[in-house]
Amino acid sequence: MRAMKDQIRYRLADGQELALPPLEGPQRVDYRQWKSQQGPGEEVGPKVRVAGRIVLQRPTGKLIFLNIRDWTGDIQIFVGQRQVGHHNWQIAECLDLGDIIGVDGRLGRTNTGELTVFAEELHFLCKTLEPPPEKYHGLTDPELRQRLRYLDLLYTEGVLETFLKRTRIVQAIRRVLDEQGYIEVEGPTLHTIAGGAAARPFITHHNALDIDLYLRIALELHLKRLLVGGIEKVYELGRVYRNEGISPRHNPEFTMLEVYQAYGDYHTMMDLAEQIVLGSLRAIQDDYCVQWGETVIDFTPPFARRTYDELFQEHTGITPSDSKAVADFASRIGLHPQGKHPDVIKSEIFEEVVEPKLIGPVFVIDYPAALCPLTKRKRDNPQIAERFELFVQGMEIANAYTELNDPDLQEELFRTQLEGLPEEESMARMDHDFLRALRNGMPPAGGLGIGVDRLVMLLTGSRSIRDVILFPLLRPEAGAK
RNA sequence: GAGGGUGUAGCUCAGGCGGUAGAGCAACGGACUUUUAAUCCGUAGGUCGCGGGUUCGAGUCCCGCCACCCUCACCA
Repeated sequence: MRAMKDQIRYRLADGQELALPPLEGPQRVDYRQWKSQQGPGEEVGPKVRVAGRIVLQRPTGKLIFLNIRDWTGDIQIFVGQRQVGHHNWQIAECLDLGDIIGVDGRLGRTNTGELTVFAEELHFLCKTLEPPPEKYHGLTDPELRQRLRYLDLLYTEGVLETFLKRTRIVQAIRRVLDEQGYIEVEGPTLHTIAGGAAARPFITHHNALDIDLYLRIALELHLKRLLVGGIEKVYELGRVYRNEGISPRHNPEFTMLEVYQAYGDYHTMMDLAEQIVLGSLRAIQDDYCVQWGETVIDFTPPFARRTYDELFQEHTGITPSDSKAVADFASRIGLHPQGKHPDVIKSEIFEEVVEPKLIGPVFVIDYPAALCPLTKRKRDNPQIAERFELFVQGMEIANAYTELNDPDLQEELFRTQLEGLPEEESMARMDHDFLRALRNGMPPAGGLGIGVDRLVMLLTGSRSIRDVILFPLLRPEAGAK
């Protein structure tokens, strides 16, 4: 019915209301339960009302089979010319792939046993004017999948599922923390000094105050101010921004969790990190194993806890305290140890040789102190920092310290950190405001940071961070308005 | 920023030694009252990423540029 189809387009263009008032359907029907109770050939099911987007269409003369999709899945619609009458049949003949319709009918089974809504009334709810992706292959071009994420969600298998899982994981993280009495806060995202990490910030400008501001690169320094202020168990789960390269593991904006607990230490945080990971996993599946490419990650607790030096020795065969042997090893694998602090050489080897082998999950604990400026040293060994990182598949998922709360030492460490920076990066200025807070006394505390996007990647088996960020940063399209 | 790969119809993809553009799906017209990526007959659809060059002739060869993907670097 060409004429009616054109009319629909015309009316849409005219901005007129086509959709029906909100559908107040009959009682909801649990398809799965009903399905399990019926056998093939069953024709008379409950009356149902469904709505969704047409993803497949099989017209066979005076009969049209449609598959419509909503976010719970697909269901087949049977439309018979004789069964639905003239008006509905006219609507049915105007339908295109991608249109959104509502259907009143009875749930039943076709001769082949397919669960089907046998239409009695069709409601035209929305026209789609763009052609949908190929019905079998869907969208595969990675650029289109990101630029047209709405189509990716609709037509690429598993995409919607992954993002729904992401939401459940984030909910689970909050649940674990809330149940243990941690308080969620919202710190500023515009900072006068981009502190708490070493990364290039995005710069913006406030007109009324006429000052440059930086989008935050970490949550840390404001949460610590709250520790000073007596908020003893505190966290923030939010977006941070780093003006760095883009890769399968890096997006310029990403989601961080940082947790601080007064009178806690890195052991407290290790237990908490394990609970957060397990709580997240439980929110999306029942067992502890996650498929990751060709391999399977086993999250069965408790996670291994190994010291940095232990792992170093195990994977290099070198005694970590033998700095000459360490330097020799570094040269042998193509690193350049000349003039570097022994701990730095060790860390370069560790990143190169050990980290890729940390299939995990494994807590790496007790890092060399020189690598950890914001970390308290072990009481009985000032060479060792009370820090752990949680590794899975060679990826760093969590990072935690027993936090440094000595303002003088902190200032000194800031100073040495700033010395090494080239001029253009010395926008990282001494944070006197933060030091003043520390001088007012910050209780000893454990602190934990988790890269939420990477945790979601691991738990959902996603190989790229873009697969867990709805709208990753892309260069604007040429010629786009 | 460096190296490698990709870019052809709305989508998914073919295009051998350089010889004037192909399929499937989608669209449009027709047949079909139990289909399952429905099937069958027909029609229409292209700045071969963009710009130069070589050549009688370029989707194909050369140079430059653009976008995306991968690896590396930056990202404590």
